[in-house]
Amino acid sequence: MKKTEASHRRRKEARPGEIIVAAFQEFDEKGFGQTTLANIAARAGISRTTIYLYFETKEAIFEAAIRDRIERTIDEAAQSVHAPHGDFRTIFTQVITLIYDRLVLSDASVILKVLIAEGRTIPDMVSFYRNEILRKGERTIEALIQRGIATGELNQDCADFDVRVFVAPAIMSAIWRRVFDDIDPLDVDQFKQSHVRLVCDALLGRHEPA
Amino acid sequence: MKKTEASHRRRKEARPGEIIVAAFQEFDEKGFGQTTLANIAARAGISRTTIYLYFETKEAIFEAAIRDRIERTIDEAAQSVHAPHGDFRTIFTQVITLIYDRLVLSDASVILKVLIAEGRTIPDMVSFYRNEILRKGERTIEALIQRGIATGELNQDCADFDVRVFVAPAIMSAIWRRVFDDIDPLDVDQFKQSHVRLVCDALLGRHEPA
DNA sequence: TCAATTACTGACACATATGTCATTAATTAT
DNA sequence: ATAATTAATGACATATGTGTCAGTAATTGA
Repeated sequence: MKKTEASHRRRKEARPGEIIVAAFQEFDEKGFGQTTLANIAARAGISRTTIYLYFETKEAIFEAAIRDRIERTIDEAAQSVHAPHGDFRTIFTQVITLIYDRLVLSDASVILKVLIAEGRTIPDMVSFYRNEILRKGERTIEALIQRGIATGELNQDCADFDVRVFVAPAIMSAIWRRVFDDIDPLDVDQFKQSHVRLVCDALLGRHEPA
Repeated sequence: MKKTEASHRRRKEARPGEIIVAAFQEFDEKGFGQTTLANIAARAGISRTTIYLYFETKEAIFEAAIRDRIERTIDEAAQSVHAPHGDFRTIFTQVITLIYDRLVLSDASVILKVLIAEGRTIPDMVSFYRNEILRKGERTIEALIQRGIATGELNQDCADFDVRVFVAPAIMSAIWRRVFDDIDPLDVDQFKQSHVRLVCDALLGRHEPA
């Protein structure tokens, strides 16, 4: 009467994805160094050695997990970006909201966490993340500033800022949630409002021109 | 003619400090999980088993290293804080400069890095850091804002901000330097200027009142 | 100078993780 | 049905790290 054990099924196509998901969760909880293939296998519900059928090494899994997540984030972000219209504050709020949704509030921040932790040992991944994710975010903000200057909403000297200060609170809150949230939860929505207000007040002036 | 091997000397008092320094460097390079007692011992120029004479476990070393560094940072910071006088921008610049000197430009940011990486496994250290370091920074900024409101330099609604946004760029740059500096060095001084200007412009208004 | 003390070390036993390989068993084709 | 294939596994060999302990050697005191 007993059916075949589900755990012994052969599912060649599904395995890599399952392994990546399991690995991602393990990396989140334990970090790269502390994660073992046995942990990943147990979580994925397969034997440890099965992993070797799909990945060469632990590093390869890590790389695949990161690439997978990064690509997903980029795709999702690409879908969300509309042709921007509206004043600076409106568009900036949209962009920042996107960042909070895709980074701070999602588990994509695990990537950031792991890169911070193990960056020295995986410089290629660090470069990849810096170029594919962070750089794109910076470019978006830069373009937004330029647009604001062009329309006259922003003063010329707004271009003098290092654009990273405009995103820094989002980065910090992403990390905060991963590190301190258990002992001191962050109200993300309220923090985001402070963030937007800080930047807009600084760039537009406190008493907005008519 | 040959003197006694320096590596075999008995120096009970100096050892713990040497071990802590060596461990700190290893944690920086490899993270907590990847650091082995053998690595620490080699760097400290002693035998691995000697470590057991002074520390119970690797965690104990880490804790000692963190406490040591945190206490040093607090002491140094306490010395540097003078009775504040001057306008908001002046004092704020002083405080931010202190943070950059003690966190961003020093190797104290290694602590932050390790906490981000291994926080889940050492919640006590996370609480300690959050309460002893971060909280104190927040209090300082809060007091500064209140003072500004009292003197009339700042508008009442400046108190509505989550104070962490005022420090976020410093936190981000501390991490940046640990992760991305090899491929994309950060000009800390320039970034700090952007930071100060962002906050002051937002709080004081762009066109400063006389 | 020689014994007592103890910081320090190397060798050992144990534990855990990695990677390989022959075997088992689910699937597919004939 | 039954053979061929190949996904999946358990057992094995290797490597690395931890912690203990008896012995060594530097220091101290009589």
